[in-house]
Amino acid sequence: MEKLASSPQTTSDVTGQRLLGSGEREVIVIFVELAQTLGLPKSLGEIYGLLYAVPRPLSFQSFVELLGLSKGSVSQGLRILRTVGAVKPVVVAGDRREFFEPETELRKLVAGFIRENVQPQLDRWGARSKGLKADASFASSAGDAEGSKVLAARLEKLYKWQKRAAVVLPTLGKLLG
Amino acid sequence: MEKLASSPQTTSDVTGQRLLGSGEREVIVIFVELAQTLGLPKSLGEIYGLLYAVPRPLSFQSFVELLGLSKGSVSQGLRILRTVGAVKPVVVAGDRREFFEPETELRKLVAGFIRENVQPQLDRWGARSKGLKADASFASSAGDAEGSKVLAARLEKLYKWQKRAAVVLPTLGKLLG
DNA sequence: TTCATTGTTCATTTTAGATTGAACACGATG
DNA sequence: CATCGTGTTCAATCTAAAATGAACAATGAA
Repeated sequence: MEKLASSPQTTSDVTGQRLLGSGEREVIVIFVELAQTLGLPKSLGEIYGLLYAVPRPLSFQSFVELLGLSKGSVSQGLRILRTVGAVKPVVVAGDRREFFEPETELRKLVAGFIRENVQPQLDRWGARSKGLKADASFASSAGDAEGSKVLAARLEKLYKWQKRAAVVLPTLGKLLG
Repeated sequence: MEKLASSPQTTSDVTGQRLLGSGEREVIVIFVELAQTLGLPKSLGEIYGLLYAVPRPLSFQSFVELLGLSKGSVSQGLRILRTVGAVKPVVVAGDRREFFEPETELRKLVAGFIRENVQPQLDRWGARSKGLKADASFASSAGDAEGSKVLAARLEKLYKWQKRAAVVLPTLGKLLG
């Protein structure tokens, strides 16, 4: 983006990396690391990080130029960030392009992440562990009374973990925000 | 393992997969999925899952044979599980091999995961965001009073997120267990 | 209509990191 | 001693998922 390119500490570069000042890059690194520990693609962290580091709306094209990512990556990355609610579309008068701002309320960010990434997993977990409780004891413990008891207790525990997680995790955002 | 192989629902197989009954496989699937959403290697989920599904201590060799994993994977997998505290070594009288049992207290499992995987990340995050606060406003917002204010507020928020997370996450285990 | 701009889709390529397997260390056993 | 059983290490390989880039709408302007 021209506006950024005019800032003192930046110079032009084929990769686009040098268009960013060291402060912006540092913020981006934080979110890239965060994304990776959450099991999300690095590019998501770069996109959100850039948006977080720049205190005004950015266009789709900005991400491509400043981060040196392909249009495809930016398109997919923004789609995910939108569905998670980490990024909000903004309209800029007299410009047909889409602009974006970051959601900066931790509560909402966590809630979106849980809804999209954790809840589906919890649901499958619930279905599976429920089925297992019904199944009770299986092959490897057949004819072993003590083993069967231990196994039944473990399956019960597994089911309880899932139920507890389904209650606690969705409220995590409130604790953190 | 011979003991398992003697159970009704199991038959021999080159891959070792058919040595497990459907119940065991189902439990393993749960932990494999869990491992993957936590960003851990699938093999960790297989190893812990097998241990959880079988109500008695298992030897190193059992994992290789029943899961069809290489010795290398099992060795590394068990090492990680031990440092996290998800797996406990057990001595079996008259057998020089190592045996293992699963830790089944969710509180301890979560605590171990946080200590090994989350805390280091939080520490780096803390160092970085602290440095940024000091740096205050950087290039892209130079000469933009409003932008500088917004940016400063965001950096402050970033720092607070980290501090809050460092307090809340380590207690997560207590809420879940 | 034609051309330019913005953004999406998806088959291919690339890459990070998980897995393997062969070499090795260490004890126990004969 | 030699040999077997048990487990670790680490360079090489493999693979799942991320990133690319070219083709394709869709919208608007000339």
